[in-house]
Amino acid sequence: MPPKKNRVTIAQVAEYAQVSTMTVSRVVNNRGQVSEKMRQLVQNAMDELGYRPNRIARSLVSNKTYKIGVIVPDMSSMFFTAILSSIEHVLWKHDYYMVVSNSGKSNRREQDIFDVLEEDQVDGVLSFGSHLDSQQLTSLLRNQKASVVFNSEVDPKVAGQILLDQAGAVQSAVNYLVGKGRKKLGYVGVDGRTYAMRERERAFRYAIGQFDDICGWALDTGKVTVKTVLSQYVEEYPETNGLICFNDEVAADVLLILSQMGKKVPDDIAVIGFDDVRAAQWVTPRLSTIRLKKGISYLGELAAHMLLERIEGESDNSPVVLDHELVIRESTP
Amino acid sequence: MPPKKNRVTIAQVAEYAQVSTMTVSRVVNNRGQVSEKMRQLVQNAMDELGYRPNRIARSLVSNKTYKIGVIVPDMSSMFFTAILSSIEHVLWKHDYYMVVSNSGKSNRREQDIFDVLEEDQVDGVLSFGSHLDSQQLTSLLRNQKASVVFNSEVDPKVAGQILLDQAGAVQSAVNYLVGKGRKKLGYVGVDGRTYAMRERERAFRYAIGQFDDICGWALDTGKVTVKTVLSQYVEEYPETNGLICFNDEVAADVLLILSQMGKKVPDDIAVIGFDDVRAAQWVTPRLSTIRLKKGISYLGELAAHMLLERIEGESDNSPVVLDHELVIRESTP
DNA sequence: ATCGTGACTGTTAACGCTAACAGTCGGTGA
DNA sequence: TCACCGACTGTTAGCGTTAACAGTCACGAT
Repeated sequence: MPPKKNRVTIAQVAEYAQVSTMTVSRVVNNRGQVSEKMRQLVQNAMDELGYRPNRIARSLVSNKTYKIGVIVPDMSSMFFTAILSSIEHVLWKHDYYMVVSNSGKSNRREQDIFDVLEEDQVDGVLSFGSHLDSQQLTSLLRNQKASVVFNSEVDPKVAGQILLDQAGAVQSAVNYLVGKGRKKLGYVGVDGRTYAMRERERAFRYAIGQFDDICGWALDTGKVTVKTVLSQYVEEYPETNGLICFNDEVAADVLLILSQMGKKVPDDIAVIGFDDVRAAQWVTPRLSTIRLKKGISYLGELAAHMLLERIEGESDNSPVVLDHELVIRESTP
Repeated sequence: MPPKKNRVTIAQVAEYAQVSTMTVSRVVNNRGQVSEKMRQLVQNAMDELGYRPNRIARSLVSNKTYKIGVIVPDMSSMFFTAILSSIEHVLWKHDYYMVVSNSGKSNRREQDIFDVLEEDQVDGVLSFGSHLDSQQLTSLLRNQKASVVFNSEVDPKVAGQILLDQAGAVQSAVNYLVGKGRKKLGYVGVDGRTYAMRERERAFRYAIGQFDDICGWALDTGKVTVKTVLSQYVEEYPETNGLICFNDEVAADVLLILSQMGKKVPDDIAVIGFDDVRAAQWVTPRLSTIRLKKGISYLGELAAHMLLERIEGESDNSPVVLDHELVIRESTP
């Protein structure tokens, strides 16, 4: 077989086998009436020539790409990679595949991604942790054939919606710490403005406002490193004895920094994370954290299934709210 | 604007603006001669109708998809996600995008992925840690327009190649431990058969063979959990005082298990990981590890750039070997 | 013998876009 | 005055595939 550059087309197979292109197409797709003899003949020709169907051409005709766009704020975060893995798993089983894009911290970038996905004629979009406001997001999603969003406000008629009760989750973490007598709390956020980021911080401020003997501060790392800001705050509020972190990865960094500052966890300061990624158990002390009751993978699978259903046309408009639970480990005795 | 389902085509824009489709095409692509007046007219029509080019159709004509297939064994591994992020970053800047697939542990699956990528007419493939043997991989890559592989043996005429000197890396880890007087070593592998997995284990066996007062064992977790196998081995070889792990994530699990078994790291057993992912610094004690001298992101960027060059037609056939270095932290005093 | 039927195979047009070529038209130089 | 040129716009065909329809043919029923 020569090292051919150009790919084999149906027309070439048809010519080689002395049949019509349509017959070849029928064999390829195993659809319509084809005699066994013909099937063999064509099959041989295809094997001989090494034919592979061209999905681009197929998509042009069928207006289906079997391609899903997935947008995450940061695909090196363990939370999202766990989700991506489970999505990929579900999609593969249904003969779909996914295109992953990082929206990073920029909402300009996120809008561009939506445009590109639209141009690519993806059959659907899965958006996790959008930076865009409800209105922008809704209008971008309206241009997509189908979509499901996680942790974003959006018109429920336009997209499937999966939510986590951020306020409740944060509240339960605060309650737990307060119940253990820790009343000088801090919140460590990250740079970025997704719904989850905004909500968790807001919820924290609200939660501590519920008690009158509690003080707290919330910190957003902005452009500088967690390290700089955190040490500054901890020095400014030396009485701080409990921290809630935006997620486990931030919490892991926080533990590292606290240990470098000579603060003992949990004796001096208790730390709670979010998500229960694998790393929550790698750190010392093992991290208390807020997790999805059914696990992270379940979220990915749910999102994928919801999207596939919407692509098939069955759209149930009601948002799904996922239950959370607080997992207590050594970082909060 | 009505909630139109069907997308706007060039033909519709042309009709609306009372010009030929070709003129619209020229405006869209900003190519060829178009008078300023015409451009305005068409631009307005496009804005009015909300036109977005259809990349599928465009690809069919141009035989370019601006799409890259990326295959990794496990996209929830921190090593690969760091790579994926940096690849995505480079590709985005060049107006390409990527399709990520998990080959998992199966080489059947990996072959299927290659087939699908071919059908999708991707402009190139990036393969990380293939399970396939040199011959299979070479022949699959031959069908792709362009490709770059990391840590695989492959005919260098067919694909760009990036390698890490596995043997040298493992050797330096063993040497270090031996130099510290640790002579009862073990290797903790994982289930799976990529080139890196095979080579690291082989290199370990070879390295301990270099010394005659060293004993060692190598363990492959196979279908069961690291926990089961590891504890078994550690009990069988209680004198073991140094472990080299396939990667940092395995090492993190190992640390957890050892601590549950009451073994002290590093006093009883030293542990060395691989890759220097962020988590290497999250664990306690912080993990000594073998890292790419230029960092993980550099690998991703390099791979992406090499592939883009090959797509442009410039193919430099020589493999690139990346330097490594041993980072010593508290897990190996 | 004739017709109908069902099983198979072929033909045509279209998906949305662009390369390549074919006009058209106002101006320019001989 | 007229061929010619360059700037612009239009026409045609084709990328690889499939939907929809149009044959063809053998065979059994009439």
